[in-house]
Amino acid sequence: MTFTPADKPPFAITTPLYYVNGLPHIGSAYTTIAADVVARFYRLMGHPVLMITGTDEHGQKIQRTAEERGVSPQEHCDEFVAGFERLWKLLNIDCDRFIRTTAPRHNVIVNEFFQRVWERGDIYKGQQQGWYCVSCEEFKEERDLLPNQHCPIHTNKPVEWRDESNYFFKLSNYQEQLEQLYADRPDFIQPESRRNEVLSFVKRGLQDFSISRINLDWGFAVPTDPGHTLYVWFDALLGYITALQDSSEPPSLEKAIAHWWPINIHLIGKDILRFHAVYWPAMLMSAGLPLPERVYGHGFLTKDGQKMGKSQGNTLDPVELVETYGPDAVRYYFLREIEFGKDGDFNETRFINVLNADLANDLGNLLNRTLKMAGRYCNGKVPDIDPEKIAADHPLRAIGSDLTDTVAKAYTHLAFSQACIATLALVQASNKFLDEQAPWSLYKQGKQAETEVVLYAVLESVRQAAYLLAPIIPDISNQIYSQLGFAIDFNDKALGQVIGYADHAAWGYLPPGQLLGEAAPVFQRLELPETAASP
RNA sequence: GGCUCAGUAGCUCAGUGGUAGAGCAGGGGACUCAUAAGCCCUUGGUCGCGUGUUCAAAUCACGCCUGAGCCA
Repeated sequence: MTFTPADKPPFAITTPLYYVNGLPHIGSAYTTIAADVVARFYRLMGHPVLMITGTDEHGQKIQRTAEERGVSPQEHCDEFVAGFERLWKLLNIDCDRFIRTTAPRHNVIVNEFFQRVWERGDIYKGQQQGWYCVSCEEFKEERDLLPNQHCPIHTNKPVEWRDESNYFFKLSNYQEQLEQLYADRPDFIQPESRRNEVLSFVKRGLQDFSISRINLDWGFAVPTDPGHTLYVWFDALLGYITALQDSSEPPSLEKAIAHWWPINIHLIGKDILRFHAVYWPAMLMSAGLPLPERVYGHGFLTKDGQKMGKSQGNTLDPVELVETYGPDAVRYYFLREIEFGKDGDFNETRFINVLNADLANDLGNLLNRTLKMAGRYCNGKVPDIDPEKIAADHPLRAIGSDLTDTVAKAYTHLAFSQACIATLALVQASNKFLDEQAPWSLYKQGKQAETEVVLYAVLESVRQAAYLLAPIIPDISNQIYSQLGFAIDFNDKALGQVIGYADHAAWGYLPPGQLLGEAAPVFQRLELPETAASP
């Protein structure tokens, strides 16, 4: 069975629009890698895919940081945005849209959206009094503060007293509709632990929230009252809509939502869950727009079991990591080793052990040993046998046949580690199978036919594994494919439209008689550094 | 302060009433096609602590300790 693109609905996924107060940290890299992997998998399945990432550039915090650095806010943003773009490139992340909230076209969309909410009667002017933490861009309750008027999260900066007139969004109007939404669509917020958090938060009763600030230049003006500036979150969330429209067209809310809306998955860190799972759907309800399909809040990363943070001097620089180990190693470790949704740890010894075991010893070496034998025993060609003649209960074919659906289910549930484990099980079974069959002995005994059946089964298993892992380790998969004699590029976004998933993912796709490439290690074993922290 | 989740082998985790499991790491062995990889075997745990329920508890109840989180 072959899928045609027409069978496949469009699929849109977003990362958060990262706040450009500094250079990207490992947490942003983690989210973006995951989004890229999901996007790549849906492309393999033949869906038209739009992956969105970008930067959130307004707000007082950026204005002040820029002032401290002696540059204009725009110059500051331009500089740091380049750092994000560079990291995505290093990590082999190829987004379809990179939206910056300072883009003039974004202002047009924000104004249109504001107008809709305004006309609905969900915006009113009120007075906001209280302690404000600029770093959080949030008002704080006095009892939450540390002694000396410091925010408990940002202990190095005092909060500021504000008494100002703000515009408020009538979140309280949407209490019932939101509760109905969570009840009707239990999958709207994932994983379940995050959903429960939102439910208990909403259950206590929702309060209107302020969507504007005064005495702030760096942001969009409130359309109905230019003396006020829109609150950074109100503007940032709308970036997801602006990003949907190709920048060659004049911006329009109507046109922006015409093709890719609603978003299928908003991938976020758990820290911004409330904005995405409560405020955002309420804003969309108010504007009369359909709601996104899923909001997924993944866990946080620690380093050697410790919380990461500049103040603790315990950070993991994503640029340094990827420059040391390469994109596939970094992508694989985080997705294989951490159950997506839960918190996870980075430890260099563990990192090296996992990569060596899975990518070098199991997968890489399997290809290498089999390819060398095929070179010697089969004239450097895929054995010319009919895969259909291999029994359905052949140990490798049996595993491979189940894998197509198992792995697809894992990817669509964002269970990346399960996708890896299931695929590696085929690789491990193949290594065992080789030892049991010992094709090197079969060949010496002159059993050419048996030798060829064994080698075909193993080569095909490696191919299937490389294909199924391609969203995570595209460069390694490319190398494996090239050594198997294919001219296929997993970085080609159109691949899934040319060769359907059902055909390509199935065990038995490897063309008999295909000329094999040169054998070379696809992943070099990593050495444990002397200084690496022990696990 | 209220609530939630977690605490099982050196590491990452599975196991939700019937004599403790996997992968990785460590140790040993046989093989040789291979990236000193793979395969086979193996060391290793009073299952956070305590009390209770039960013929029987990692598993249930209560209390406590530690860590993470949400809320006030």
